[in-house]
Amino acid sequence: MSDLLERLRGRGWRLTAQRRVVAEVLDGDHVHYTADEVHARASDRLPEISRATVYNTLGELVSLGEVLEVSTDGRAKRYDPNAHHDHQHLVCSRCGTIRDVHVQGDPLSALPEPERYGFQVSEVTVTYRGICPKCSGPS
Amino acid sequence: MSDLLERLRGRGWRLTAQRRVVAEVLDGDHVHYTADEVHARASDRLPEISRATVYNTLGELVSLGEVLEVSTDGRAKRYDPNAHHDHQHLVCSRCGTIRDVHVQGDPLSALPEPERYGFQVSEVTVTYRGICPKCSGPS
DNA sequence: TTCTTGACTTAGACATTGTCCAATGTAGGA
DNA sequence: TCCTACATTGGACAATGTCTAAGTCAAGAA
Repeated sequence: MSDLLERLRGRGWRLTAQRRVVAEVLDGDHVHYTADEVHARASDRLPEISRATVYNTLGELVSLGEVLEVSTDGRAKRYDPNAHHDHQHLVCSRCGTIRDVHVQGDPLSALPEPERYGFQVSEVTVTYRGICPKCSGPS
Repeated sequence: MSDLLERLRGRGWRLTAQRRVVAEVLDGDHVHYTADEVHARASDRLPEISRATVYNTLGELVSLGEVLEVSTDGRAKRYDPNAHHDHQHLVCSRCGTIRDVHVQGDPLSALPEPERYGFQVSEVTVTYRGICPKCSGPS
């Protein structure tokens, strides 16, 4: 992840403790945290970090293309540090956990020209939903 | 749409003015409104209708499978009355408009077994993003 | 028709998630 | 070391959604 920090510095980012901590949190477990979860974890290492800074930093990482924003349920957005690999998501409809998955073929090609209605289609996201093994176990 | 109302009554729904109005709004233009837009339009016909009722009614319609909930941007959810036809969505990244589209093949089959990680996958949503003709015109 | 009752609606408080701003702090170059 | 433009802070505010207690009413019963 220090790669990431280097890349960002190369792009004129000022390297602050807060930004470093946010980057480290994202780099830790390969999970998809909400902004507030990132804030909570960042606070463990840097107690005074403010919510605004976490939101700002996440927003910057997204617009720099280093992190993906995933909104699967209309609740809080989640942040996916795996932005450099093409992948889709598998979401547990019960507990909300997200896994990265890889699909066969290019989903974009499944949309025929006449179904594009003049849009310049540039992106496609595929989200699979189901019950994860943990949640389907004997409750 | 009176079909819908009949169906709902068959399922034990009490038929109130508020619910009728919400159903009519959804049945009108084939657009995907947010809850507050539904509320605004419902208020035109029934000024005293409350936000809570609109939210309740939309929630019920969703759990009855009569309407789909679409959350494309992490902002307000939108409601899609076209629940009985299999379709996916095409979203304008600039103005947020949503169109229903039909894809070739079954997107579910693009996810190989080993990529399912023990989930019981039951649903897949595909969202295409791009710029709509209106937004790509000379601004 | 009128009565009864449990389901429905209402208003508004509250919760969650996110944005904005003015004051303050500080990274990194000169 | 000093400057200063950029970053951070805390708190107010906004948007969306949920909950509750009290009042209302649809639809079946008599």
